[in-house]
Amino acid sequence: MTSAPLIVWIRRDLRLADHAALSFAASQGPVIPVFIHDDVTEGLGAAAQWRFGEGIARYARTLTDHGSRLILRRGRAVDVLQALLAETGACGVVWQRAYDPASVARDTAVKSMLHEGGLIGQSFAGHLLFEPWSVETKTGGFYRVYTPFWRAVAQRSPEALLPSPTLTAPEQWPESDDLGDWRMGRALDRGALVLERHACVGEAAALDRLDRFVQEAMHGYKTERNAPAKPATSRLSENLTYGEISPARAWAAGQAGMSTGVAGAEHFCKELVWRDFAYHLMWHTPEILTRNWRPEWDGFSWSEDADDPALLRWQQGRTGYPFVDAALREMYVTGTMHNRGRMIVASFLTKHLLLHWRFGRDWFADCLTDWDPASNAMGWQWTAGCGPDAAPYFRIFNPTSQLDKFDPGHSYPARWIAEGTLTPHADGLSFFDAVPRNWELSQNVPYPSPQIELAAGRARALKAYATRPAAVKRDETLGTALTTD
DNA sequence: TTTTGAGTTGTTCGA
DNA sequence: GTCGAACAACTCAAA
Repeated sequence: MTSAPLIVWIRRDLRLADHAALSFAASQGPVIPVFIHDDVTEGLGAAAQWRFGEGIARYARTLTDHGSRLILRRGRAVDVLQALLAETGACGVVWQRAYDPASVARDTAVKSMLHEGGLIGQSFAGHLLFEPWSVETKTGGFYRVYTPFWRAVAQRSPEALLPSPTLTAPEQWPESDDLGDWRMGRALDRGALVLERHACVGEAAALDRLDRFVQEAMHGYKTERNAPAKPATSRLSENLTYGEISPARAWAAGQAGMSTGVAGAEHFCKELVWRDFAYHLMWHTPEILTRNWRPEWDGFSWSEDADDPALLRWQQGRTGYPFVDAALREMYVTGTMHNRGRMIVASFLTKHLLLHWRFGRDWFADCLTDWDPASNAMGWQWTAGCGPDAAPYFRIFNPTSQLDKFDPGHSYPARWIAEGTLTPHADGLSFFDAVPRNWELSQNVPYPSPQIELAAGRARALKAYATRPAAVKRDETLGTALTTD
């Protein structure tokens, strides 16, 4: 007689290796892996939701290849799990932790339900290198500045990597939804046909990607990662987002590089720690997702007019500045954007155009396949100036000089901007296949002249930032605003 | 409690 | 072309 099965609730952890919850469950007896399409996944942006669906499909095939299955259900997680427990006689549910406020609230309710029923309800670490609450300053607080955070974790080691477990099937499988019925790509329209050419889906592909990076690019990572036209970055954010590879696995590769003297290895580890830092901030200050992390910015005059034509032009990659437009089109076509592009388009939106960072945050959330709540919010607030480790207000990226500095051959815009050339790149042309028809864009619509003159935009931003309203402190207990002295 | 040193990612101007 | 200074003042972390 076999023991009762254990449900492994799969979320952003579409892997077999280094999966603590799966390994634990496999050690106990039969395993029922379950994915639930709930309001958290329903709320994802178009590209992210599509990419999640691709990842789920691949993961389901992988589980099948390993003698298991992925059971798909839709609805409120607590309801779905209760139903599954009743159907299967499972002895409980285990999962890998999430850290965003909506997921935390959901998971807390699930855990209560399980414990009240005398069932196993246990969460495991694995989405981050280090748990957000485990990194503390000397006085017991959380870190607000990256470098001290880095120093605090640089000498630590994540838990040892776990091998892929051997999964035992239950005596009987519960019913599963059909993934196609969920239509997770429905909001993408034509975009999915373009995006799928650039996606790198699944655990095996993620491990290949890491290996290739270690072999070919890690040594030059420190400087080359700034060049948007070079294949110098790991591109692992897409896979880390869906847990197709664990950050600990990437960290181990970086540490191995450091121990063998690979230049660039330490910077790779530092970038992984930036991801952890974003989660650290989101855990301790979840309001970073929705409002100015520094409340004294609440009075700043970013435009919140969603109908501002300047916003649409920015979204369409038609600002007239090749670096800005190339980056925005790269995102529309591939679902990712080079890190330097992210900084430049964000600086352009919040400073040259003086549009609210929330517009940028939301556009990235809709277009990125590697979208991550913590990194996205931190990045936008950092650029806008209202976030942690904020840039000095006078740091305004010049998209023209940045292009000359980091892409002297201008091959990045040459790849992504097809207008006005007799030899357009296929990727640049594919942008017109991906965009909504009502944008009425094609290679034959002339490339626009600059949306705003750079010097004038810079001067306007400097003035607005220098004369921003007097600092105002939020006071949560009194519900009033107190002017600081 | 006070002090000290430091803080991802830039640009422009003038010598 | 190259280089240093100026662009502010403040917050954070640790001693």
